[in-house]
Amino acid sequence: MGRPPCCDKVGVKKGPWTPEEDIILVSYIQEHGPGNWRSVPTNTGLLRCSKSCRLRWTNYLRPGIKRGNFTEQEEKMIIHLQALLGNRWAAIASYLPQRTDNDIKNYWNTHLKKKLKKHQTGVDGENRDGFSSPQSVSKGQWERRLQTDIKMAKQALSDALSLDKPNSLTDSVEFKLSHPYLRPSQSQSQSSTYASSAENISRLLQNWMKTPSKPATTAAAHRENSAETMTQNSSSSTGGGASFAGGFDSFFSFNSSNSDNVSHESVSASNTNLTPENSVFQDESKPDLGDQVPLKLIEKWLLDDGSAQAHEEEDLISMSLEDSAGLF
DNA sequence: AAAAGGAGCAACCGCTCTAAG
DNA sequence: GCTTAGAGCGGTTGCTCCTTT
Repeated sequence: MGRPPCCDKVGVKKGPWTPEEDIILVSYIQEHGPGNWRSVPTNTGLLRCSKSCRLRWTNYLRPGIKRGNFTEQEEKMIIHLQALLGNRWAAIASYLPQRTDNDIKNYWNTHLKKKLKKHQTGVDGENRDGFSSPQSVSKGQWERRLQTDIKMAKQALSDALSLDKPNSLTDSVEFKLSHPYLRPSQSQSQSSTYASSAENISRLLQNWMKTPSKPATTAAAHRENSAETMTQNSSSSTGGGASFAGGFDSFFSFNSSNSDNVSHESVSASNTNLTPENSVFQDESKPDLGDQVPLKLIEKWLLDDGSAQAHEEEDLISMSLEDSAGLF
């Protein structure tokens, strides 16, 4: 009964992944698609735990991941969402399709927390860098706003869960369009995106082999390069044009025909073109949206903000918080 | 120039929930 | 219905690089 035992802990390698391991993993996934992680170490010969493989793929090797250089708008978005959702990084990450929860979490802990703290202890009133945060209001006010947001979230949840509602949350066109994961899939671009990542890792290894000294540091450096190159290639190879790096343009302009860029995780119902490459993405798991409580409200809120961002950059957070406070 | 401390980040740990057998 | 692996998630650790002294 039950499933066979998981990967035995004996002889499992830990620590940073080498480019070779990355290549092996990517090659395997390219052939078999993600999922069935338990079989990955066995079939690939990787001395890694299945969980480690999954994590490596999810956080770093998966195509379409953007690394480093968070834009100011991304920062705002994260702060915004963090204020509302708390440390639910996966939920936050679902609104930043090219960012992983781990990345966002790290960025929050290393940059944004400090930034907020700095602002908190800094000048009162509005911030010049468009970085509105709790410090812009008194602590009491901020807490009240937070409470309000929580109330909103709860209200949205009960609304969403209401069976009497004619159309469920996830059925709403608005939701599907606005949520990156639910946009229509673009199989071809996905395929090419994936291929590009494999190619880049391959290139990566070639470079690495040219300079075999200092394996550890080189590997780390290559990881960086890999990620960057992969990102570049994936954005270019998808032909999406609207790069995420350009702000939230692509994110918010979901009606654009260019919305194919990062939708490799889309929950497409289409089962056509189920080549291994395509299945890589169609099978790929994605954050569970079901438990993202205030989705509809947040979607609207964020989208409103998104358009607001397009017009004016500053004081977004406090604005929306003001607005939301006004609802109650 | 070297040591110390801090920052940044990749990876791991441990927990929970879900689904397979 | 029970057991256990898979998967997801948030918190934490530890390594590497950079900056400061």
